Amino acid sequence: MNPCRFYKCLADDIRLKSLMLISQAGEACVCDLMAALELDQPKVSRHLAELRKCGILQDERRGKWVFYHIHPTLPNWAKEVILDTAKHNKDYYQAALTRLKSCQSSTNNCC
Amino acid sequence: MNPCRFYKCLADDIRLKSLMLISQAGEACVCDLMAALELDQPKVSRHLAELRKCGILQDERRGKWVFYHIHPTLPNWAKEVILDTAKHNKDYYQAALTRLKSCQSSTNNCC
DNA sequence: AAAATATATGCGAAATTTCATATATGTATT
DNA sequence: AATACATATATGAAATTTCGCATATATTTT
Repeated sequence: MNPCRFYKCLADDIRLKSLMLISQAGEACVCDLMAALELDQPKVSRHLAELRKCGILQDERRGKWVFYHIHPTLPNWAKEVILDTAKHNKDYYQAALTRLKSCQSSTNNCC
Repeated sequence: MNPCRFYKCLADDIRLKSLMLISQAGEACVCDLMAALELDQPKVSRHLAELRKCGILQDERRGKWVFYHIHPTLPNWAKEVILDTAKHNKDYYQAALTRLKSCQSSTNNCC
């Protein structure tokens, strides 16, 4: 994982926020992220694809849905950067995380 | 320090390598970085200015030279991200660091 | 198999970033 | 005060990234 390419991937509000949410929730599907970030589908999907192509995220289809999680073979230093950033910048994604958890609760399905 | 702005600053080869070098050497002046990175003066200066305006680096003039170091008030999480990246990606900047140290040694002044 | 749902991608336009070059500023030396 | 040296910045061009919209693909439901 080239560090410059890694940081280019983090250097976008939608991608960074998606990463923060996924790192906190463990995983998330596209439609839940759409609701959490209040963005349209192609936008979220294309940014997730970039994180996937870079090796930061791994996707996993379950029925109609595609779930994204941190790629298991991502180098530890990179995983720690993501977790540390999330730990110390809760304000940055707090509101979105609340919406995400509401979607992920079985009582309030978003898609 | 907004995390997205922080990562936008790291998301460039020249800026990231400069940061790695400065984090390892403690400080560096513009002309030493020019030699270490093998780049022209305006290029290095402009990228350092961006890191300074973002609050990542602090500059300190000493005579004709301007030295850059990690900004003392940079949040700890950001400092740790920089140090962790440097610690686990030596290959990325090793050659440049060797050139930098050669410049900084009193026997081989570069500017 | 047709319709509905969830996700991915192609493509040209718009926005942003980076660059090369020239020039300006600040300091030391003579 | 004139010159040399180190650094900074202005500016328009080139390169890269992001976007909006339309459409394609994959899966489930009817």
